Amino acid sequence: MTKYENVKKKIVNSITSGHYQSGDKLPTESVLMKQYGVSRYTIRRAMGELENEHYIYKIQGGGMYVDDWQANRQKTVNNKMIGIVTTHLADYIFPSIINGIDRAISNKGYSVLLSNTHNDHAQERQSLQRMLESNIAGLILEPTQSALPNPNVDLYRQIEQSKVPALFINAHYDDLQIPYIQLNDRHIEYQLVKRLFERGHKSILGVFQVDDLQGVERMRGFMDAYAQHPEFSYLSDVIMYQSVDDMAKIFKKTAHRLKDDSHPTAIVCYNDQLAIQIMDVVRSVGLKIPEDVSIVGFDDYLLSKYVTPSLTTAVHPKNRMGMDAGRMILSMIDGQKAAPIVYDAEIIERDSVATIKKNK
Amino acid sequence: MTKYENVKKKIVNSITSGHYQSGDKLPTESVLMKQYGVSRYTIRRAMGELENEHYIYKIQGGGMYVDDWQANRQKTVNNKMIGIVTTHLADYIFPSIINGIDRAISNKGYSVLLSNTHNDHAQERQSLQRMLESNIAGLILEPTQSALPNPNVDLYRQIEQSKVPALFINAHYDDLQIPYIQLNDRHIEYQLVKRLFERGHKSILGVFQVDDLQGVERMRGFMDAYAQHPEFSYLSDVIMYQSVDDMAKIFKKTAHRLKDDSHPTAIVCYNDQLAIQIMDVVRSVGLKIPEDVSIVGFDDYLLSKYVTPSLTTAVHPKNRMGMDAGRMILSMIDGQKAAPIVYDAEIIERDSVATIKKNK
DNA sequence: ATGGATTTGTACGTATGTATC
DNA sequence: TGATACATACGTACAAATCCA
Repeated sequence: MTKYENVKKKIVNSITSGHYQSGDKLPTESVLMKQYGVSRYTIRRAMGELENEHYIYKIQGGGMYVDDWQANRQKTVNNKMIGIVTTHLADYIFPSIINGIDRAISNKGYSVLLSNTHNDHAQERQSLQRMLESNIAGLILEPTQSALPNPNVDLYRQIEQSKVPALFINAHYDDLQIPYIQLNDRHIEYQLVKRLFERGHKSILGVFQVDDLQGVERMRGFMDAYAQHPEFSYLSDVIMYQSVDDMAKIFKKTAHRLKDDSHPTAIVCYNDQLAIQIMDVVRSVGLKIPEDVSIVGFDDYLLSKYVTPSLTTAVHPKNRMGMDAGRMILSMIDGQKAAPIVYDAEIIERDSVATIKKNK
Repeated sequence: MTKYENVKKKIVNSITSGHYQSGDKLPTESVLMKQYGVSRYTIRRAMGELENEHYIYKIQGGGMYVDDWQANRQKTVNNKMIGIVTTHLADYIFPSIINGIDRAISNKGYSVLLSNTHNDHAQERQSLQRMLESNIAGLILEPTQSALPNPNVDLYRQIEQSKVPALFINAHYDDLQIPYIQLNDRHIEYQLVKRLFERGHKSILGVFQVDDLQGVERMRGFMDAYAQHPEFSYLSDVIMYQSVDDMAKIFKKTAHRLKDDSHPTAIVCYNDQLAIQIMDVVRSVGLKIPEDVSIVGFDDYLLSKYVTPSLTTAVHPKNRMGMDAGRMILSMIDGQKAAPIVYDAEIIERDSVATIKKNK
């Protein structure tokens, strides 16, 4: 420990302990020289560094004063930013989530730094690197193609070990010690499909995006429901796709299934966005919704209430998830531990599901 | 200019000019002393500051070397961020605009730093201050309550004079030398109302939000159309409101107008968001759309196609505006001048407008 | 308002410590 | 191991800004 470091430490202590209050005039250099028994060089070096670190400020001829260090401490360059990395930025359910985050953090003086991955690992890598370079106070992440092996685990590990608090939304990686907020996708989808069984459906087609964990979990829920009806299991049918696939082919495949005489009486879709498109596919092969085919979505997208027929779906608590994420990240910035949150959300029955008559 | 500043400047020059390349070993302190004819103190002071600024790095006993300054220069903290300050963040047309901006800038390595004002001047002040403190490369601004005197002009002036490029979207202040991208609200609204006249409407109610310039301009366009039909001018009627007003009162006022026997045959609304609410008001007094009352909106909101009856409106080129704004701010960062862009957008006729029969 | 005292800023010379080559 | 090169430290001198009688 050098002399100037020693002096510096003692003076920082006097400031942080409150012995010198913000705005107080500090002793002059010559007084400090005597006080610490060192030369002017040593005092000047110590005080110079304290000035750089915004603990004090100096006025030539005037003296040295304690700076507003409590505010300036974190303000090297304003870092009251929460980074958000999502697969999409301004489509579908994401505006509501981001809005929720903003509502939770903006009144505490934080802003949001947004970056989206377009569900692509290369872009996710760029986004994460950019976030790590930016002087952010916290990080809210939605994993990209979360069901596939992630080539960016090295960055996630880096985040995990860094002092920047982070949390996942919508999905999470089990092997990372990062808290998460997400839906109980599996159980919610199970409930959706169970209701279809209760309304007499036996042959149900599932269409799921399987490169993210939500999709995989929802498909599991679909399977779970069938597992309770082993007598119909041979009627279950699933179409799986990935976000990079050409959707036209998926719709073609779906249409082909519907043209069969013994076509499914219901289609369970990965999410509402897909469901709305599938509705067009159903109509394109001359079938009526819900008379011939019932449709179920997931997420309760804004439009789902307005399409005809209005879409039966499960609520994604978008705004609430955003607010919870914002609050959680703030508490983590304050040094608290965060426990995961899992929503068991509500189902909204609308007009896209019909009851199958027994005598049919 | 002090000696150490002088020495510092000359050495920075040798580095930026390429005389010393990144990684090169610099002369020793004693050589520099002779070279510049100054004491060791002066050399050490100069080189110490250059080290802090990441131009060079030192190794005790080893020597001084040129740092990777080209990368580190801009990376004091990563500043590849575009600040966006809008009245709303994730509602209505804003996701599309932000999406457009993101599409334009993300492939150049930029991220978006978002902050919204909730259409409140105090929050606008906070947002602008936060942006000025954050190390951003450019700023995209939507004025808050742009038709009212703005208490934050001081900050806008500061932005105008700073080296950070800025531009306005949706509206602009004439007395600031800041480029803008917006709609020709007045002329577009004029065309909307003109079409109502062409379809036989004579008594048209306008409902406009008048604390932002878009609303004021749209109202002017409404007036312009009536000015061409002086014979009906006594039938024109306008309800004005501000964003802080209690909308329930505005709807009550609107309902009151509709209850009159000689009620207007059409309502022209500030935007689609309002129009969709007004549609409920119309129905609540027992009138049918469009048979009894036609409705016209503005902005072509996502939902406008799906409400029943679907809403006649004018296109707000949201995504295009975002992309243009992104491209413009990037070209300004490159040092180019930017010329304002004004869109003369298209009108979409849907089912919320009826033709008035002549014999009526 | 003015000049002298005080206080910080710049600058030089010297001596010694410590890491590198 | 010795020479080299940066780091720490002290003393001194004068300049420039501020303060106060």
